[in-house]
Amino acid sequence: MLDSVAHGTIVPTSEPHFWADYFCHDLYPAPREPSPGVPELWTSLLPEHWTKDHVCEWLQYCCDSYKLDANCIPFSHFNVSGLQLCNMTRDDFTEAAGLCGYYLYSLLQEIRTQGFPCHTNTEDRSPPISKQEEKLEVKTEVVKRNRPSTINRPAVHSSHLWEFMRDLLLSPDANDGILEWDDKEQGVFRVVKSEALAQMWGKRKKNERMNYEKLSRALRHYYKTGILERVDRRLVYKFGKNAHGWK
DNA sequence: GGGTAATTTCCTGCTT
DNA sequence: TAAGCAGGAAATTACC
Repeated sequence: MLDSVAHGTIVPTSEPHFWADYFCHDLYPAPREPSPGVPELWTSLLPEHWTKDHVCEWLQYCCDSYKLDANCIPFSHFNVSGLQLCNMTRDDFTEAAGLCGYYLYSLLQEIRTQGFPCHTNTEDRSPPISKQEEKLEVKTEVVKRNRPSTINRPAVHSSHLWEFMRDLLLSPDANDGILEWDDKEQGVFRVVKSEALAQMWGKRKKNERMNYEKLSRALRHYYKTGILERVDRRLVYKFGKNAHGWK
């Protein structure tokens, strides 16, 4: 579906320093010269220059800040570079993620044309859609257009471990066989590639020292909060009553 | 600056 | 013997 845009070309019309002029310093830190070996933040780059990881982080940011339901966004469909993302049409977005895709397209265009939004603390940060489009909007449970709780900061780092694993389970393409459902109805899943999972989590948290031993300790903390339940099998976990969005 | 939540790190002991 | 699990304790980090 997205192949049609995967090989397109677009020449960015703005230089990075021009883009940086749009930065809202209340919401985002001022762009810095990247240190050697330190990956640049997606917020400091033109969308056309984003890597696949940047696109993933942007999606996460949109989910957190605009209360989009991550379950409605098939992340595997957005496993593209920023350049490919920018070449996607609104229809591509809508086809990939329904109403969420529709909003994501609007958000991306807002960033491309206006830079990152500079909101005051009291403003509603709803996805940028026109009044006419708004009239066409059907009420849905999918998009909860509340003012985000993380209004003063990017929420790129707010995702939790269990949500990260849940999203992996729900995106088989991105999963790469790392996690598998044992009993999807019951929320029981198995860690197939423990160290790969730890590395992926470590990459997300920018922690190269992450390993499965530490990750599993973090998972065991979820037992007491009801996010996970114990399963008396090695490498097998079960979502608890306080975990949501995995069904 | 203090409180809190969510890890992260380290550890010992046990089980498979 | 290695890998994984269980859980205590303290440290770290980010956010409110």
